[in-house]
Amino acid sequence: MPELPEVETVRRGLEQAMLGRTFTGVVLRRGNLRFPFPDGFATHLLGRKIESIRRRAKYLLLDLDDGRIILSHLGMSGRYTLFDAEKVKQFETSQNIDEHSRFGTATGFDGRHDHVEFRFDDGSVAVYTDPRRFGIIDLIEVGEEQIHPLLETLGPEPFGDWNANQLAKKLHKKTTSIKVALLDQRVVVGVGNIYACEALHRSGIHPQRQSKTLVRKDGKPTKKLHLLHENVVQVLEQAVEVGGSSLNDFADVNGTLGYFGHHFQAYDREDEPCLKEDCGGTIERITQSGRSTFLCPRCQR
DNA sequence: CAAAGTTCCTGCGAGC
DNA sequence: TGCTCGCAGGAACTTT
Repeated sequence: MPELPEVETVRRGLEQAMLGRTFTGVVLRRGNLRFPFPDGFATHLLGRKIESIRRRAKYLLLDLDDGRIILSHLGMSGRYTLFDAEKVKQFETSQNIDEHSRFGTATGFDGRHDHVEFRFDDGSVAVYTDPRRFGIIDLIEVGEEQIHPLLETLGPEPFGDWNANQLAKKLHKKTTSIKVALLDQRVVVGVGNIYACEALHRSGIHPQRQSKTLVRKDGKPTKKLHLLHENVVQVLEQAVEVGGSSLNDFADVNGTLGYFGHHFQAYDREDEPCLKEDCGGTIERITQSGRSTFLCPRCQR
């Protein structure tokens, strides 16, 4: 579910519902996700107000009124579901009370994987659900955002002042394939397996091509690298516009499906025709660093 | 069998 | 020769 466009979609949903809200309760249904929850997590949050909600790479940052920050990552299967006060009431009076979350029927996994409940002063609730538990919910102490180990190694955001020259600088010595380089969050953040495949297909670049062959001897980007930079930005922007991809039913915090899946040109299209004008090739699936890559061997060189 | 992500470990080659 | 460093590739985490 979560590459930059999906995380940004979630950020916008959380912002609408949580901004200015104060925590009145936090329920942890287990001791950890990928990492243990920090000591005193629930206690720290009680009475705190959410002042802003930001995104950095694929991380969500919720700024609290005491300077601390909730840091959250969705991993592979994490999702937030929001319930307004009226919906919460319906669930609390329903027969659906067992050892799991009361919200199970609405979060799609019968409540077994609803690991955290955040309750707010207006009666609304946000539930974090994550079957594979590769996600993260952590608390950053005041002033420690810049030195947080998960954040400090991150490369540039694709939106903003990122350009082909910066990309060339990161790639000019790299012998690894361009597909694997795009997934490296030190090169550029936010790109995952789906959008890496899509950006390379749009650019006509073979995913196994050595990264440094896209940089000229004088360190400047080749034409193809300029194209790749543009297409990475463009594919991410377009996916944000339509609310992310709906692979495996990716839904935003209100349960609305993303639409970008309708726009895939390569990803998950093995043995289907290449959709590039006049290409006539067939999409192929290969494995790189243990992950599936989809490409058209005819128009990607 | 494969899955949208990230970190950590091991092995190898370059360079001192 | 032997050591260190950085990079590249793969395993691991877990459930559906």
